[in-house]
Amino acid sequence: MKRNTWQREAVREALETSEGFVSAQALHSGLHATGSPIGLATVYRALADLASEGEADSLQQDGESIYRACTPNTHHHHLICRNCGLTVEIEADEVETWAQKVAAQNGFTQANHIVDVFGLCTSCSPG
Amino acid sequence: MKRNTWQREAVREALETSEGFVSAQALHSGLHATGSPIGLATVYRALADLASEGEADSLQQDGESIYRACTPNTHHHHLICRNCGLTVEIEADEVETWAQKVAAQNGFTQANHIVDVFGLCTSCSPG
DNA sequence: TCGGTTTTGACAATCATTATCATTAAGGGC
DNA sequence: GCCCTTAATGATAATGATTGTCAAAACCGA
Repeated sequence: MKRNTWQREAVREALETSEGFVSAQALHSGLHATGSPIGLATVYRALADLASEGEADSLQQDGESIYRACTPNTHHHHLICRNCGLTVEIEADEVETWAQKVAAQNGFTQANHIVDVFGLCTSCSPG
Repeated sequence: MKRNTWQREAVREALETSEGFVSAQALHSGLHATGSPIGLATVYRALADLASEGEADSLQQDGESIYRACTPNTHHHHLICRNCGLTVEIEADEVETWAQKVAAQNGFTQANHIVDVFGLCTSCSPG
């Protein structure tokens, strides 16, 4: 049975009050800064749980996983600058339905997808 | 000045002949399997160079960076079975135009994209 | 309150990636 | 072709995020 602990709540709350994406390490230091004695491994576990329960989105950047609180209908993708790493969140309803359609047409089930667009942002574009 | 080495060529070629995304580690083992004595660090460097020159796309999954050759005339996407690895190439004109549109709307230039759909193929689907 | 079970947390282990640095070799100039 | 300068290589150590371990602590139904 799943139990409720103050640690899990602390992580959930810290995630919800964070702006944008946060790494597990950052969340852990943040919690420590407020005096919470929560352990690092626990933060990792709590974030993984939240993500698998659909309460958080995760993506990986620069070799670390970053998380964000997720209200069930905020699935989106990213537009990433190849040069400076600037990341813009993009809506992709068109692509969502397309992905499901293509999967279904080929008899695939339980489809998810990777959709990321790379380019050069305004500042990094030549000319 | 930038020099051409057989190592760089080996990595480029290995990447181009790979289906879908490959990790640096996988590419390195693959090269070793064919008898190439190329070093791991060199594979990492070559991949990073290719990516920064726009000859390869990279994304991060499960804590590792994976790469794919990115040349305009072999552009296509994949529908990949998570269980058995079956790969189906898919047309994605809709997505091509969508990606260009989104990039342009955000001031990004030289856009390319990564679009791959993962799921369970007919044989591997439950029920 | 009690007891079985889950969760925690300190620390060790793992694994991809990057840094180090002596050695090798590319490529321009002769 | 032969030097020479210097970038590239590769063996290995270092780094840093994440996961595994396991005894101790906490949760919660009875």
